[in-house]
This record gives sequence, C-alpha cells and structure tokens, in this order.
Amino acid sequence: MKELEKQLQEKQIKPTAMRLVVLDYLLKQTSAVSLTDMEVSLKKTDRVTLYRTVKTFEEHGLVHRVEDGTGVTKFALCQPDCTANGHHDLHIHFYCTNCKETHCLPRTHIPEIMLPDGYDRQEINLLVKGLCAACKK
Amino acid sequence: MKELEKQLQEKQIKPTAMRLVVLDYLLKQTSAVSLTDMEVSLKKTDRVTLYRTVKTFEEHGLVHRVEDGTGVTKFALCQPDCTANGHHDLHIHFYCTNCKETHCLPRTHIPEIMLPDGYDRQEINLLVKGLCAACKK
DNA sequence: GCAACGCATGCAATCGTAGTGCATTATTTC
DNA sequence: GAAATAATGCACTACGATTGCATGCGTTGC
Ligand SMILES: [Mn+2]
Ligand SMILES: [Mn+2]
Ligand SMILES: [Zn+2]
Ligand SMILES: [Zn+2]
Repeated sequence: MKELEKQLQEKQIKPTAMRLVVLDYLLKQTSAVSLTDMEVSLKKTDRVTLYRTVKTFEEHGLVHRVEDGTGVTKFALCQPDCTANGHHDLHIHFYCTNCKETHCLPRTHIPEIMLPDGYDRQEINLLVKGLCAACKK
Repeated sequence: MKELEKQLQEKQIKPTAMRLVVLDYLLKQTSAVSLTDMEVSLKKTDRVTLYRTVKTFEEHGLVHRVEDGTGVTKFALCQPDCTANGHHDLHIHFYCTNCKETHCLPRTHIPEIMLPDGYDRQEINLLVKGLCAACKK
C-alpha cells in the first residue's frame, strides 16, 4: 500500500483514502475507463468525487483523458514522464468497434504531420478505430 | 435551386424543403457546425428535425461527423467520393483553440500508421489542435 | 380526383454525462 | 486541541443526444 502512496506523492498529490482506491483501480485496468465505469466498479463512491479525483490526477500529470469518439470521456494512467506542467505521452489510442474498449498504444508513435501554411500545432489526437487483437480472432 | 436538388438526388436523398435549406446552409460554411449552430442560424427549425436531417445526410455519404474533442458533435460536407457504403474522405481535422472553429483539411493527408500485431484498422481520426491561420497573426 | 400509404416533420419528454453550490467531514497547522 | 484548510457527499442544474408519438404531406393506385 505504501507503494500507491508514493506514486501519488511523486506527482504532488495528497494521498487520501479515496485517491488510493482510484489509483489502485486504474492500475488494474487494461483499457481506458469512463466515470461511469469507475462508479459501477467502485461501489459506494460518489460520482462527483470520482470526477474531481480524476480531475486532480489529470492536473498533476497522473492520468490523461482519452477522446474515443463515443462522446463519453475516458481516462487512463499516464506514462511516467508527464507532470503538472504538461502531458508528454503522445501516443495513439485505439477504439475497438466490437468490444468497445479503448486502448492506449504508447509504443506506436505518431508520425509528423505537415499542416497548411499558417496553422500552428499545439496538440495532436490520433484515434484509430477497428478490431483489437482479442476481437480479431 | 435545381442544383441543390441534384446534389441530394445524386446521393439518393429525397429533396424536401427542409433538406434543401440545410444543404444550402452547409455549403456556405467554412468550418464544421454543431446542431446548435444550425438551430441558431436557421430560425424556425426544430432541433430534432435537424438532427434527423444530418443523420440522413451522413448515412447517404453527404456529410461526415467531426469529433473535435469539445464534446459536441459537429458536421461538415463530405468530399465527392463518399457514398452510403462508406466515407472515403480521410483527412485531418483542425481545432483552433482561439476561435473554437473546427476545419476540415482535406488536402492534408494522413500518413500510414503502424499498429501492433493483431490490430485491424477500419478508420482513422486525426485531430490537430492549435491556432488557425487567421488567429495566428 | 381521391383514398391509402409511407416518409418527413414537429413537439414533448426522457436519458446520460458534465458540472456547480454548499454543507459536512477529514486532515493539516499551530 | 482549536483553528484553518482541503476533500468529500448530496442536491441540483445544464445541456446535448435520442426516442415516442401525433400530425403533415407527397406519391401511388384506382
Ligand atoms: Mn493514452
Ligand atoms: Mn472533415
Ligand atoms: Zn475488441
Ligand atoms: Zn482560429
């Protein structure tokens, strides 16, 4: 349990009981989760508290939000090099149209994009939809 | 006006009064629009009718939806080669963090993505956020 | 022309998620 | 331990998406 506390403190997040539960839950996930997912899995937790917990996590560079085109925001743990000053784990997200799961693909790099003249890039979101490895078989 | 009717019929969409109004409006836009945008601009139109109109357009390959991370779905006219069997105008979308407009960049091609083994790509959504040419100055 | 049919439209209502306000509770500081 | 500060829980609001249903309207067969 001390391990979880340390992970929070490294990101300057005070380790409350609720936050430890949420972090523990996030560490066990293999795909990005919505607030509703969390609410269902972690019984007895208030949705708004979860909302503010992941918001805090996001602001401190512990989780990033994933936009997978379903309309509901999902969250996943960041790679280690994210901080409160910004998220640096630029990677692809994959949405499986069969199992509806959304995966981070941190190994898959985003290629350089040539924008038209005058456009100034600040951020890139690359979402690939299709069948995940488990569903393809 | 016959021109508009023809455009609908080419996509197998029956040209009703409402649909002509919506298509005319979409042709005049320089950025993707939300249902609320349409509702405000086209007075006296019912939101649900607009919803179903663009849905019909989308199903027939006349418009495509644009997910720009704002949480609200936007729509824009397709390139000519989209049909009811699928949208084929794979291109980048650009969201300007200053003016909040979302542009299709149909000239900017999406580079090839190498996915991990087992993943099967069906669709790609590439969203770039930053400053548009007008706002950068 | 007219009746019957099917699709399009408009209105009301529901649903689901995001977000805010505020009182209560826990934690830190002195 | 008391005061100050931060986190939590509950109530409620906001808003876009979506459905159900009644009505309107154009097309077709007669
Ligand atoms: Mn990710
Ligand atoms: Mn587009
Ligand atoms: Zn899958
Ligand atoms: Zn702009």
